[in-house]
Amino acid sequence: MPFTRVEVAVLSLLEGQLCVLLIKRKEAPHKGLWGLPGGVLRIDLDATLEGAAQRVAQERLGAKLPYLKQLIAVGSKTRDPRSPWALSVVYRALIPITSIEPLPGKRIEAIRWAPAHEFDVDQKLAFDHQALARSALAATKIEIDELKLPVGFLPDTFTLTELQTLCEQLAGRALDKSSFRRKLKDRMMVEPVEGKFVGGANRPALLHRLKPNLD
Amino acid sequence: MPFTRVEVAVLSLLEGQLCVLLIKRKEAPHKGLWGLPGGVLRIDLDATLEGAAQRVAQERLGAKLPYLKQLIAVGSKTRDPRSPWALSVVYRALIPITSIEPLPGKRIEAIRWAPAHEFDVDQKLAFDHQALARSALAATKIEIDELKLPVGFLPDTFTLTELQTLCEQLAGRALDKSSFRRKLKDRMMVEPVEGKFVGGANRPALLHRLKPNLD
DNA sequence: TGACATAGTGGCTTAGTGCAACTAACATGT
DNA sequence: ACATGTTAGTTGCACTAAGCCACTATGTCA
Repeated sequence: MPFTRVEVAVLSLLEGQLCVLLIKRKEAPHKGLWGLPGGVLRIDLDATLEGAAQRVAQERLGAKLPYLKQLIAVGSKTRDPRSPWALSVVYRALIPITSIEPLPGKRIEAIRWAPAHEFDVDQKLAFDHQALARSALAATKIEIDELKLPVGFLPDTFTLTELQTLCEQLAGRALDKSSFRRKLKDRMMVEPVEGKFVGGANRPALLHRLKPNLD
Repeated sequence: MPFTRVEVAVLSLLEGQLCVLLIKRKEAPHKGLWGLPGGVLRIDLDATLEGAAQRVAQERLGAKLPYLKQLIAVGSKTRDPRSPWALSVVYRALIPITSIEPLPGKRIEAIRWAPAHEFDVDQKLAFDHQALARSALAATKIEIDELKLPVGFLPDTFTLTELQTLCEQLAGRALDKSSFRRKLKDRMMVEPVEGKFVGGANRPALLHRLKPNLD
């Protein structure tokens, strides 16, 4: 049976920039290199694959990861020098802007938020984690293009401009305000929270929330 | 390490109907039940996950499966009674209309082509194979809606009507002729083979082929 | 030569999108 | 009080893409 792991690409927004969480490896192989957080599947501890991803995130980062989405499984003889056959199931997580900062845990020397644009150029990450991170970013872009709202990133209430700015970060391009709002309205994806406004020295914005269980 | 398998949902067209290949299990567990063909990942034999799917298909069906696409990995403690932890990586294959008929191989009592509509209603398949087959059909529908041509099904040359009929089978609904052809033309996905026609007692159709490496 | 069947095209309508201009509502400075 | 600046939110318009449907084209066969 193969050496089986789960890896997690954790995405968040820092200062308006979409970033991927990288960890600096404390042990061989690839000691000192940056990579995605991950860990071995423990058949004694984990009930499901997603549960394994949750446990690994808890151990490595001290953080619970809502809205996990499985991206792909990769496996081959040569992926990992520790084993003659290495299989990894890769998950993506979106964590809210206001979320607590993950901290380095087991076997991690440091963590770092790598801006998305770093992955446009080649960099040396551990194993095949460069490709995995890229596919996590690409998958997220596609979801935004399909107007799947980034539920994991959203606070309970938000303004439409905040939502649009968030989607623009994830999609990596500017979106049209009127089109964006038309789509939200037509598909009834959000609803205003009556009488709730926020604003500075200008017109206040009406707060909205997600409509329940509608995609 | 978990008990790791690959499963394959093989799709083909029989008499114009989209079908999924099912095998009748010769051994426990679920002996006598129908399920998807699959087998254990062999780290001594398989170089990659996709290679494992190929090997399993060869052993079970005596057929080579081009155009494999990974759908998902599923795993939990309770999926398979043979093991305290079972992980399966699921692939989908499209095999051409003119392809050779798969034959029952190792540990298979019989094979059967189950029409797609059978999966609309609940039926008793082995393990969670009902859900896996459904997700293979759904993924294929989505690809057609996005006008990803079903390369695995296509002969070298074909008429546009043949292509449309094929897509209609996969999508499960009728498509508009002029829209369909406009899209093919606009995106330059196919090209006519000059001077090649086929036809019966009516206007002959111009044969086309896929344009190379364009999606 | 005309009926018939299938291939292939074009015209109309409607829906969705991007672009840009417009109005609305707030704070602030004079 | 009122002009100004800034952001919120709306509206109109042109363009594109899609579905619907009718039309023309080209073969066989009686």
